[in-house]
Amino acid sequence: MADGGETAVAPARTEGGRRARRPTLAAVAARAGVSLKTASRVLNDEPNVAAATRDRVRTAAHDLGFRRNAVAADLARGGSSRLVGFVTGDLANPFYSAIASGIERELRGRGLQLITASTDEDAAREVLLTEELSERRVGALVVTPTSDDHAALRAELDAGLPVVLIDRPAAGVDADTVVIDNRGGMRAAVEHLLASGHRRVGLVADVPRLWTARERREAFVAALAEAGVPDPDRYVRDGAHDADRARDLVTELLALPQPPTALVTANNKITVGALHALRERRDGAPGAAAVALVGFDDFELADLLDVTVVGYDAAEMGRRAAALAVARAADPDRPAQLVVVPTRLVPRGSGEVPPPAG
Amino acid sequence: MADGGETAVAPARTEGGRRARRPTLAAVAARAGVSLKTASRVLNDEPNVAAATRDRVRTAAHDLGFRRNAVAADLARGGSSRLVGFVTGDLANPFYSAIASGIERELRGRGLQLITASTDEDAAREVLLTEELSERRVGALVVTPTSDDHAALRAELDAGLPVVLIDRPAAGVDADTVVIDNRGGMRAAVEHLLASGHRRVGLVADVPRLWTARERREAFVAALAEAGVPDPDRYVRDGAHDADRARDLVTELLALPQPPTALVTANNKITVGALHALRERRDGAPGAAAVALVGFDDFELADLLDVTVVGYDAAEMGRRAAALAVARAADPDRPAQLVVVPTRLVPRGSGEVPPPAG
DNA sequence: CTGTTAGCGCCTTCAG
DNA sequence: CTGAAGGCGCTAACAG
Repeated sequence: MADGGETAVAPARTEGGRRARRPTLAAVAARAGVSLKTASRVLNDEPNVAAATRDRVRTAAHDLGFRRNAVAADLARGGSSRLVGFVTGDLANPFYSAIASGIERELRGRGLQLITASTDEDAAREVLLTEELSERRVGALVVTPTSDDHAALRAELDAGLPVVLIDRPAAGVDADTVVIDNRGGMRAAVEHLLASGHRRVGLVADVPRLWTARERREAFVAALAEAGVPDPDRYVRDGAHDADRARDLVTELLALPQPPTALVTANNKITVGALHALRERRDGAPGAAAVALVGFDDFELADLLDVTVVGYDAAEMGRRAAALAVARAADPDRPAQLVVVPTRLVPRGSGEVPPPAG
Repeated sequence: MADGGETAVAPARTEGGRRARRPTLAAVAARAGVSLKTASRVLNDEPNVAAATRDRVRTAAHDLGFRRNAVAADLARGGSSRLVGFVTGDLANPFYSAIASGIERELRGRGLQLITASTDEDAAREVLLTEELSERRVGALVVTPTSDDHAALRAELDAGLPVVLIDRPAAGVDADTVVIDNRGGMRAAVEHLLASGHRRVGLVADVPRLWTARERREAFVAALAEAGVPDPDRYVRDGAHDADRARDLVTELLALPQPPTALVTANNKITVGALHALRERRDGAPGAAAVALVGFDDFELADLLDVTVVGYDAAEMGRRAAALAVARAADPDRPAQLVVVPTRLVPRGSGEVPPPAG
């Protein structure tokens, strides 16, 4: 495990319980009585080796418990390691882990491995992790950019590292990008509520620092404005970066003298917070009128909770991103592509609640 | 990204848009007019370098856009890469991604990075991925073993690679292990239902190939038997490896002439399946008696759905596993440890439903 | 079919 | 405080 910076952990005991040194290719070659290169050829399934020699090398490798050192091989080959890095907000968020799962699936069979790192949506960590992965010579980098300063990403791109942006584009960075149809999805959500007769529609959104939050917010306001709703951002609330904050904002909105009759929640965490708020409200005031709700992002059990959502395929985003990364590695000169993953409205009940009469 | 086995993707174009070659330490040293070693010292923050020299090297590195090659550094240092591998069932399952998140958090600050690989609970893939990570010279391996054949793991342990088993021990493998208190948790679930007066209690469990499934099943039967319930495995159903199968099994159980009045679902996926089955049943026969339910594994929104569960801290499991891995790397001779993460019963309503009179 | 000669990029002795 | 030589384990040319 080597030493950890200041922690200084010994890589292997020098005396006593010394970690067994792994046999090298040279050892295998010696045991088989062949040259290094021949052993290498056999172990890499290259042609032009006599069957008998092949067997001898294989046996020697097996007897020694040989395991090739991919680090050394990558270095010798001069290119990058067969790793693809994924720098993301928080692996514990199902949205991100679904993407990771999609990337990993696409990488398989290409002999590539995924290496993930969580930023906790911290811009400084994002830069740090980007650099660390770059130092590890990953073959490509998939990033959900958090910060607004994309100098680090641009540096990597300039150095020839394929970088794919996912979920959010980066201003001034001309890279392959995979996003979902935020505006279309939000428009569908709003129109769905308007069609049910709602006019006082609220939005609870994430911090405006995030591009997706801004997109969704703008689309929300535009859709209401186009429908002729006056003062369309009257019920818009920003800054819900976690479920608790979202819950509070929803509670605030509903406590207004003239509260909204319908809500759109701009991502999965916010939807969860809103559901808690609605639950508390129902418990506290059983007579209160039901509030319509459409959530952005589908989530497990949304069907059991009858929550209408704007859904899309997160794993598909990952797959597309990985495919873009591989394509760019093969051809660094191709123009940057933008992939827009479609959304679809999934009515399940909560979005079909009509506004109270009057 | 290098070529992908049979896919043969060129690592970098030779002509035309050739990928810019990254500057090496030698280039930095040359530009700064110092030797390689001095440059190395500066970039590794080693002492004994004149301040002026230090600055000159730093400037040169910056100007060149130098980024150290961690692959080469690891090789030269001779030890392992600063990577920790995590071989797991399915990253898209929140249980596994919570563990991954915990591992990653513990690794941070030690200068270690997480590299994850999903087996899809496929034994062959598990061996393959274990070997691949070993070839990459990870400093340690955290594994949720799927297969019953642990020869591959034992080989790694013998080679001196710290291996930590998580969620399930491996028969005949003397390695550090982190598990949850399966038996205690299951006992608590059963006793909770018995205390509410249930006697006909069912269990829907995963495939018996999995150790956790067997543990939970045995504890379930034992708890019922101890309470004097005759024929305690009468309502036990195995093989629910996904939510759909679980739903079918629950539906079957409830269609019995004398159905169980309470159910225990042995993991999060099964609980979801059961909730769907119960939902369908309620929709189909509104008069049907409610069935009590306790689920093993907590899950998001369980509170909104009023589901009583046996919970525990999955991220903590990851943290503990990572800590064990680091400790063993530091001292290969310490005895293998078993960490048992406690469970706790979280009553939320579904487990407190009394049996129908009679 | 097989072996030899050079490195990949960096770090680790050990001398200045 | 600084540098020169050697090697980590493997692969890429070239010869034979």
